[in-house]
Amino acid sequence: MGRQPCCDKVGLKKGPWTAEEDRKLINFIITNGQCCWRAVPKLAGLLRCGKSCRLRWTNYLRPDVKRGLLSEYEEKMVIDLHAQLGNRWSKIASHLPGRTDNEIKNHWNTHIKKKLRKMGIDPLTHKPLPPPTVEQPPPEESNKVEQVINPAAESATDEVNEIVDSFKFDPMELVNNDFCIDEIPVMEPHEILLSCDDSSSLTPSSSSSSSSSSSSSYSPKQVLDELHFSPNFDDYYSEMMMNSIWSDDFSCLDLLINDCESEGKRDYVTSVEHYPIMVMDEDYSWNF
DNA sequence: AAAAGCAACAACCGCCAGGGG
DNA sequence: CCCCCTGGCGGTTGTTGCTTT
Repeated sequence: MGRQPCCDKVGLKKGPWTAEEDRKLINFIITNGQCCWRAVPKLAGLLRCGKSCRLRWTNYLRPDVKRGLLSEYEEKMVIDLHAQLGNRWSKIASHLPGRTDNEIKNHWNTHIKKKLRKMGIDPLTHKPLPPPTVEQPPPEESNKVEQVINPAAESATDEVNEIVDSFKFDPMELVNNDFCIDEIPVMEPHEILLSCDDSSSLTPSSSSSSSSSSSSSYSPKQVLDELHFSPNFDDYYSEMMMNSIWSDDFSCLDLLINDCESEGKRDYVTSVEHYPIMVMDEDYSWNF
């Protein structure tokens, strides 16, 4: 007896998502929030499996998802976290705000793995790779390789160990900068985004999150100021536009912002006050 | 210029854990 | 306690674009 499919797959579309499908999914989640994923495709008018919708949203469409290559610093973090956690990509991703498990997993498989191997480090164990031998031992013997006494191999191992140590991410580096991965809260969208209501107060989500914040309530403007967003918000926004799905299809944004369906010519405003502030309230429903 | 090979990454698949009935 | 449903996770595949021959 086979397992029941997650949904009725008859007539369901597979493969890359189109801009139109993205728009439908975004619109649905913006208006209804994240609810039962199984129901989402039906309600949003998509011929997709709920699972596929969830994946598309969490890995690609979510507004807080960070696009682009991992920075050197993020890469270091991934390597160190992988050494501690193994292939628990979601756990690793939770330490890297804006990065998804899928993205990290892909990056690991395509970039980091190779990099480590090149450096003579086993990406699985984070230990030095055994020196290449002319004859590969049979599989059942391979576990004993490290026990073989070979002076040349030992010195090579020492050398590699040094490389491993130098490459190893040292959390103390962060501590010295008042920053440590253990202190990174797993950010939820409602913790990142701002309330539309200027009168509402935002309290820092945790005492460890910012030592510079002495006041206990903020207006969105203050928060932006503190984050240094406001002076360059246009730049920030356009960068976001360049790095996100919006750059591929401005019509999506247009639909979301202006709800216009007509004009042949698009007139994109660039000033921040023309953009609606996106907010997510406690129950994760988006509002403009 | 075309074909083959390779790299990157989006998306799919199957399994598992947790919660509710 | 068991069963079912759902969401989440990790491994794998498929597609696309770029580079090399």
